[in-house]
Amino acid sequence: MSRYEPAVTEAKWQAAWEAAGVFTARRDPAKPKYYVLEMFPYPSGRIHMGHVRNYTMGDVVARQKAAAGYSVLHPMGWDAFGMPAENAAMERGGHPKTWTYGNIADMRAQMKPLGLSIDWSREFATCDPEYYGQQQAMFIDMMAAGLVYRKAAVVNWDPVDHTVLANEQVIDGRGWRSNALVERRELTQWFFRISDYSGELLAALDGLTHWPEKVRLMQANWIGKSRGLQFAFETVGAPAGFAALEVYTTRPDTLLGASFAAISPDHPLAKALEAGNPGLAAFVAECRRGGTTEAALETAEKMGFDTGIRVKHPLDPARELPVYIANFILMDYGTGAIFGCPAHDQRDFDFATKYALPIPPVFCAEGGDEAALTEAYTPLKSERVRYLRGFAGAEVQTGEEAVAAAIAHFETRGIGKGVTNYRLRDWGISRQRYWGCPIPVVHCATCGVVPEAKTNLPVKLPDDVTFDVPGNPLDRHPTWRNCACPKCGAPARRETDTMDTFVDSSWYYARFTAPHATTPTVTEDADYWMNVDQYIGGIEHAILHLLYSRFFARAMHATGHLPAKAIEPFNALFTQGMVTHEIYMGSVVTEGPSLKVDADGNQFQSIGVTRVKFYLPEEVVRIDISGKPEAVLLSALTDKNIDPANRQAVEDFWATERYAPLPTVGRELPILTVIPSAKMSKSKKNVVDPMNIIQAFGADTARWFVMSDSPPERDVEWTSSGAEATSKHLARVWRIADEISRADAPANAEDAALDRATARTIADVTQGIEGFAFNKAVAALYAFTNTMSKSTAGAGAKRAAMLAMAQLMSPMVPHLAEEIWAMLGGAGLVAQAAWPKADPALLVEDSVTLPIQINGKRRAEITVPKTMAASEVEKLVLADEDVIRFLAGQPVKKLIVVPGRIVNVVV
RNA sequence: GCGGAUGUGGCGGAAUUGGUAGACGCGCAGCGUUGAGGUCGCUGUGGGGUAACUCCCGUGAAGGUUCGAGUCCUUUCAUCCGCACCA
Repeated sequence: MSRYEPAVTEAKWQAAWEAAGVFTARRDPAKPKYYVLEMFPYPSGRIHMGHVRNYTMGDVVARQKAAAGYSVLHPMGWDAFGMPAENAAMERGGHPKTWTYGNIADMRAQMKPLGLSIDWSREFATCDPEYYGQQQAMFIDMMAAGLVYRKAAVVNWDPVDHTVLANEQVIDGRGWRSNALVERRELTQWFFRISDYSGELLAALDGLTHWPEKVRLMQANWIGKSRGLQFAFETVGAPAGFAALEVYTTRPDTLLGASFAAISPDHPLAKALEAGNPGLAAFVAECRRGGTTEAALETAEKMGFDTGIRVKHPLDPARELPVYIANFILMDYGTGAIFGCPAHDQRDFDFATKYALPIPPVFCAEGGDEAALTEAYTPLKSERVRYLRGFAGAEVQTGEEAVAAAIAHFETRGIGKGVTNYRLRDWGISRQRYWGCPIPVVHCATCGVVPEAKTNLPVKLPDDVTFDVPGNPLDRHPTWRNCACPKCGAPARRETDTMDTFVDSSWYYARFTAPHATTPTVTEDADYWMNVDQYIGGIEHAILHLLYSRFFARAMHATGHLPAKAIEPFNALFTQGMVTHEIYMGSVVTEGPSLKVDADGNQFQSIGVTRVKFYLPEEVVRIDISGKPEAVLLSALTDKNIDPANRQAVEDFWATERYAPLPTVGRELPILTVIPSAKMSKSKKNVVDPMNIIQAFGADTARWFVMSDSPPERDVEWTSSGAEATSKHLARVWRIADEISRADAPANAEDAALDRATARTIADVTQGIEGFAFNKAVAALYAFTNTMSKSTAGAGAKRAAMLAMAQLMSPMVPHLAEEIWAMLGGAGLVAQAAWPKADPALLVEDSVTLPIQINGKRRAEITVPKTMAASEVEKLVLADEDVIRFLAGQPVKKLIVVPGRIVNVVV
């Protein structure tokens, strides 16, 4: 009997698909279209298991939809701009372009053997001038549409390297290379007016019914709509031009609990005061130290500086509040100034405690009384509370009612107004870096800031650059910066900022519909293919990438590059989990056993000192000792001529070495610690290279494994034993098919049962795939394999069942499916066969087994016809022997019959 | 700090969405096949108790709602993701 050989078979079928052009997407007005897209990868150079899982999921969907009669678009490209290419150039020389395109070639070569149903003719990289040139054209259109502007914004400034740092390059407030303390510095930068769309982006979330609820919630919180009061404090002792201090608050009902006002260190008033007050200037400088991230600002120690200025309370002008500069007030939100109500905000409470400010409560629990607070009292806004210092609305009311009443009070008196605010800020796209899309703008002495002429696009990145000096090579390029003003022709200078790489990934889905066009999109293609029917990617993109893409689609529509139906570009979204793996932690001896002296002068025997070292899975031999995971070092076995495949010998080695003394200095300990289930990362060395798996077991094994067990939205643990088991299972399916192809048993009484099981499996697998529960589809196929293996049905029925199984497996393991399909004489390619349909008549069960609970515990069961009336079931239950015995004569209080499900007898 | 999620046997996980907890797989144990090992096939496998049973306990922890809770509510612990210049 022959064997199933993935290496031969997989290459054969990939060639067959290519020859038949099976995956080329075609605009076919006769068919419904289906556009499935996985988030495109950054070309790091190596694919990892997360990629395999992500793309296999998309492939399962794409292949199943193609079989179900859709015209499918399933493209692939590269998110190719970004910092790692520049870092590589800095570290080992060379050019970011060479590095990037080399990586793309490597990764494409690793992806092809997976047998994905991708239309490779549509491939592009965002660093192709043909792509970013079209992006520049859209930027110019967006400028014309008023969606782009410039303003000052803060960046992380490295004062030693004189460069702008990314947030990830700031470690504990210091630059990653220079180790200098980072400063927040203002630069004039380019922005997209995404905040003009805040309300719409929020409201439209309701229509995204096929998006995960959690993603919609995260986006809604990110956009952060709030209703509040804006009013001005009258200042006392402020410099000229600051007679009033505008503040915004979402809790105007707590205004009588205000004990101070505070402004951001970046507030114009703070800047005005800096010049004449060295102490204040030093404090503001202190506030500007450290990174720009919200997490850094929020977790920093809360600090304030009394400006000496006072403001008059708007409801009681006799009362004056001190004005502080406080490091936790954000200039970007509201007006950059607040009033503090320490009784009902923990941050304000801490601040008031620190600076000995009063903490008057505004309200207390509904039935409570005024009492001193030991922490801020912050009930939900929907909760009813009793106002001790209210000024609008009833004494007892909810926070929401009180806020509305307070706003109305201010508006009636004309001293403030209700304002809807959003947390969402405009999208800063300027990057002071080389490896990105140049912003197509020219600075002219007479014309000012002018967009480049479209005929001069693309504004290409110059190739002759070096990365030996920190900073932006474009900025110091001798000739690239000099150009002619597109308006007046006079000598001018190019903008040297490049675009945030999020811009690149905000429209690639649209470009795939016409990837080689000389305009950003082509109307007919966008009309046919948009929207993306199923988008698949990681949850880490839940906010930024997806929100920017939603904005960009709207901007593209506003500038005529997408139809109105595409302003929400992703009809359905699926967020998949990570692939995790055990970590193997070992030790290297750095110091041998010796006599030592402790702090009290006593001698003691040290057993030696070791340093932790992590090992790759392929450096390790993994065993289970009475169910517990253990591992030994492969090199330690080979040193002693122990065969790693001989389990007993490995176990003996483990048992003897386990308590052995430390080896000599510089050697590694042969026994390793196994840490279960951690995110794959290079530093922990727990990365599994998909290429090794494909070489050892074939692509189908890798594909089947990442689809089985874990629900796709959850993390999956990669285990070598699981991969082996998968490989064995696929070989078993092939063996069963092989036997069936040579069987000749006549039709018999078992055929009907197998037909029913086949129908059941078709229904379960189809439902599993369509509902993104690939693990359940796989489980149904496992169960069906057992059924097939045990069935004594005739050869005809078995052959039909196996052909259906090949089709049902084909989205997950397309190569094996083709092989079985061909072996059993299926017509054409399984990749082009119509998806099987279950005969509904075979799915109907005519009887059902009902469990019987007595007081909620299962005590018996009865089997009844499915259509039996509840009253009939009740009679049968009460007559059941087991039920009678359990009831032991007690009266039945209640009898609950859930048709088709369960019966509960309550006594 | 803020926002979002997750937690079920030795392990990955299932549970028709409030209705028999542990499907399916790994691992482990026994039997068979094989010259041995592996492969392959069959059977068993949450914990505890019992001569036996239709017994008791059990879904991170603690409370609650319900005839009935892994599923809903409250509190709490742990882990993961995001926080606007990583992609």
